[in-house]
Amino acid sequence: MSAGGQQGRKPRADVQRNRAALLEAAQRHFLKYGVGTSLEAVAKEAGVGPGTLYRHFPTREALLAAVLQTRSEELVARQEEIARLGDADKALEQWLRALEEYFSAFSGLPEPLMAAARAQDPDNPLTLPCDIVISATEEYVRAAQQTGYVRASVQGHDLFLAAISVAWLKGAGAAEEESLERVRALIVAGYRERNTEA
Amino acid sequence: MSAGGQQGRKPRADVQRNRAALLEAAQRHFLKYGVGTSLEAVAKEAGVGPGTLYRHFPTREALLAAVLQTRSEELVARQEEIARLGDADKALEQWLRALEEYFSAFSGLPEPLMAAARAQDPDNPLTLPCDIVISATEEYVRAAQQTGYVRASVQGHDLFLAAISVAWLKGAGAAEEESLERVRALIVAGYRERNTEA
DNA sequence: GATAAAACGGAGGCTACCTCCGTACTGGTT
DNA sequence: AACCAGTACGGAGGTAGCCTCCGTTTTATC
Repeated sequence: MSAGGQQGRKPRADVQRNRAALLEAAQRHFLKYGVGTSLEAVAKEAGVGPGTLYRHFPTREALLAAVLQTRSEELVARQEEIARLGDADKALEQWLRALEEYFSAFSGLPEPLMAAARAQDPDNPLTLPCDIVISATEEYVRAAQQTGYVRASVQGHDLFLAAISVAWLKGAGAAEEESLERVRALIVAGYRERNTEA
Repeated sequence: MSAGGQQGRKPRADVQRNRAALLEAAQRHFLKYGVGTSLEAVAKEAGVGPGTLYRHFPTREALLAAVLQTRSEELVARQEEIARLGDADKALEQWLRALEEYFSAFSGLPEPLMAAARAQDPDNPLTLPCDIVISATEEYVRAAQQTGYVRASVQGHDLFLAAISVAWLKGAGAAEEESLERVRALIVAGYRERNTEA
């Protein structure tokens, strides 16, 4: 009993199998068809009935949050990498990139994330990851402001919004990469302090 | 026969009646429930069957484009108002505001607009309005660049993307007005030439 | 009025959502 | 090894929305 869990029963084998199969199928479908994909199709591909899917993940958001877990871990790994940069300006820029990639993991992801960020509903499993990345962004902004790279009027939350917007643009299949790059540059130019030629 | 039309038959009275009723009902529903509202509900409210709705407007986009017509006219009116400003910098800023309002007419409107802007499908009735506003934006940007207010690397299309993004944020119910205002300021600061203290 | 063209509308086939409950499986116990 | 209680399964089924097809009704014209 190395795992010092708090529930008495050991989790059943079929539960774990089904959960894993569901997560894998869901990831495939989210990648291929976006977050709006048919959950029935996911269940079928995982080889389970719809009832099983909904028992494991009562809402689409719950499934999404579970699938997103892996990506969240990647994001944390990136943070450590970014920390090694030292430069607060570069760090913020890198972080915004990382955020944008995270938000672009699946087409249509920004919508439910925004909904969660706004509603602050503790039952929504996407609320927590949202709050975490917003807080992290605030940290990066504060650090960059202290070194004078970022204007004082800029808030972390604003850059969170900016990043998720760009992710939305990307996912909306809207623009070519060149356009997106120019929009990103626009944002960077927007939050930077004017006398950054130092 | 003041109307010098080219078709022999006079348009039927019921056609005009139904079309008007559909447009009115659709506008109400789009305003209340966003662009994803149930078209069957719209038809029912207009007092017609689903078949009639789909004959008049074969796709959701067609209905949307027709309802949007009124707003487009408002936008044109704004353009004349803006032209009277004279100042290219102010004009661009005002234009971007007007654009954003236009894109925010209904919740969920940015998605189909983006889809149309990207696909350039001539069958999509939203493609034309999109192209028009993009062209107009390019004009404003060019004028502001000539007076030295806007950086040369900025393109009209980028600011179109920026405006539609902010509209998306707004429609996603995401942020309070204060946050949005800061994001707008970020964008303005982003496209402005640095030495704008002149 | 009569007539032919045009438009109507709702039934119906489809897909997806989500729930409920009889059945089957699993892990612990004897 | 067999049992048993608890747990999980899965699919049938009710709901909703999409869109189409075609028999019926309305309309403009003659």
